[in-house]
Amino acid sequence: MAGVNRVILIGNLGADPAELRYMPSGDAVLNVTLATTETWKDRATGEKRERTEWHKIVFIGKTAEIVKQYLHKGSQIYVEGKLRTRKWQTPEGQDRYTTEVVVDSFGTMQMLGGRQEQPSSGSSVPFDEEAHYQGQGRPAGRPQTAPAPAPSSSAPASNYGGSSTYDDDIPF
Amino acid sequence: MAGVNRVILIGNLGADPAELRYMPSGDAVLNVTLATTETWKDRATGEKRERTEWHKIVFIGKTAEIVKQYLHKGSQIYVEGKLRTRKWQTPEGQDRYTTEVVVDSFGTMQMLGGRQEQPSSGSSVPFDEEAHYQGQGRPAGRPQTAPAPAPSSSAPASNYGGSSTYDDDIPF
Amino acid sequence: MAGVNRVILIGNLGADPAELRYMPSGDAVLNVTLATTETWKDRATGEKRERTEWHKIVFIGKTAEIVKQYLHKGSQIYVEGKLRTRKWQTPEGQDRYTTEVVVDSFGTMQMLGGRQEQPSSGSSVPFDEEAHYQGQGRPAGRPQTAPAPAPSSSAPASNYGGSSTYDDDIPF
Amino acid sequence: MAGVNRVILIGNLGADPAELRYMPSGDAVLNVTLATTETWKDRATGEKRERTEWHKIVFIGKTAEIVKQYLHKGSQIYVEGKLRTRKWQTPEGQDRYTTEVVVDSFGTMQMLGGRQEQPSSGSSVPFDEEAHYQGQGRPAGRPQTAPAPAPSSSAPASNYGGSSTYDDDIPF
DNA sequence: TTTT
DNA sequence: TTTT
Repeated sequence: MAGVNRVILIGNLGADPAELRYMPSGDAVLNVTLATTETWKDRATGEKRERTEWHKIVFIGKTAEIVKQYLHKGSQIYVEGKLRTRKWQTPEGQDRYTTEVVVDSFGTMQMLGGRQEQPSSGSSVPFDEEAHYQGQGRPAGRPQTAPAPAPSSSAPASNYGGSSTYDDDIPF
Repeated sequence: MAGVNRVILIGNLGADPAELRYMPSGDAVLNVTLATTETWKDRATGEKRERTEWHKIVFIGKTAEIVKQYLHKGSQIYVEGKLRTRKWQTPEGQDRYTTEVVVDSFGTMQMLGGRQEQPSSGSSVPFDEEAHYQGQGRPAGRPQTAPAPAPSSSAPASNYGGSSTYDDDIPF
Repeated sequence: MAGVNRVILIGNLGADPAELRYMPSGDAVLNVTLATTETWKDRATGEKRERTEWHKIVFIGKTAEIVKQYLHKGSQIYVEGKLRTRKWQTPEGQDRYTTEVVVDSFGTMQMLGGRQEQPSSGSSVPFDEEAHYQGQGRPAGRPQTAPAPAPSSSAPASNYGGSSTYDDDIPF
Repeated sequence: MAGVNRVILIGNLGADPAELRYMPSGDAVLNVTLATTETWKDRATGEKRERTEWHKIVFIGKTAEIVKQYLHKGSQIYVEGKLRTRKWQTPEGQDRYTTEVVVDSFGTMQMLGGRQEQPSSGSSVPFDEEAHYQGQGRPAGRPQTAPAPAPSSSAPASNYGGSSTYDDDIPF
């Protein structure tokens, strides 16, 4: 019965985030690709070598909005999520499977790199954080690594209902 | 500004859980010791060796109640939490520091071992999980490794919103 | 340049391990499927719900041999590995991608559940763990969760050197 | 018997690394303090709050040398290690306990932040990474996120000898 | 003080 | 003592 499904990645966005999509529940969804590079030295030749792995990341909820707003191609992030393999079909009706790392309210996203990221100019994120959060926030009295104007997100993107004052100020 | 503080342990309880204590906020608090054992073979002698590390775990909120109710000396668990070092004083006024692994609503506890654990007989946990959960739970439509009758707990809905008297009240 | 790619799972084997395969380097390779189940209570209906995720795990090296020898359908394990997406082609020449969790010498496998597992009867693993270990082990004086007679494996000393024909030889 | 003891931190060095020390085995040892900061917004007051946790980190082996050479006060790093509580005595003979995060060859250290770190000027680390690595590195044929010119280190500092053909062909 |  |  016990089950643990956890992924931890540090890498860089392969491209600017695409447009936000929304689930029927109202939660935002955003897909990005993340590159994690490992490097080592070839023992035989002494050469430095590296291998890059590309991951499909799916941000759900508040975090999706933060990613859209603050991150761009090349941004370095820390991500905690879980594995999920989706089955889908080609237009020809063939089954296909895609494995993604889902970062929802049980996951975490942290921006790395120090330098202050700027919100994407011309951001098309017509998102009323205020209202959205109200309905879904974590319960009152819950600490949360909430960064507010700071572009970082820890266990956000979810509802855990709360005091109205909480959500008013914290955009995720 | 980014910060990650995460501890993952699998080990066995060193003793039956003590009594639950409560914070002013109403959140339950429970301390246990957890042993993690690593084994290896001494390369020189070929002998099998092992080393046991003892960890002070502090469960806060719903998880504390589950631990109290279902776990006992020897129970094997998986735990996700964060490090916290508390300063306290001896009766003589000397400073002391104790490092603990805090498992609150952002952490996780999973019972391992398969065999169905029995609730502690004579349990003094007058706790209506259902009602409690309903009132503070994560938002609808969100999966959660909810404990309820099941002796497992993942990011349960608990508060530990904090009064400034936290440390004063809880002499771990 | 920094990169972290880490997966942590606790789940149960979906079937007995298949046969060991070997890379040109001599390293064993073993594929298994692992189910991680998450349970939660539907907030709206109050019903208990669960979702099982199936993961493709690839054990490489010493750990592969231990898994083959000690684990079977239903065995509960803890696994630490990394994500890797492989590209392969159908007989028709179409590209396909499969994401796996690779557990090599940088990963870890721990058996859970307490009850003593028995080596698979009729095990065809003619493997001298002792000798193997001696020759390739980590440096003296270094602890290591050595497997040997003990059915546990943490970053064991294994190779998985390979040839360019890796994918060809190993039809996961 | 299973045991997992793992700590994952992202934070900043509180000070420049002190001098390297060496164990009888020849392994370098280096202690640093690392700050991890979590921020959240106070639900009652709406104020942004933060709490910083200070961790005692002990780097052992190759990683210790890399930290000494490349990191300084304020450097942001990712660290994977394990918890260890040491008992020691005051001059008066009183027992004291200190909990540290040990980052040895089973752990990992990654520099974050992007900006190219400069080796400490006037570095007193007369360390020939190349030669040193050869002598103590992981065994041939094993990939390793080798640091060398690159200021990153993943599970290095250990041997685990292997096939010489490994690195040539398989980049993972 | 656990567990194997 | 870091960082934002």
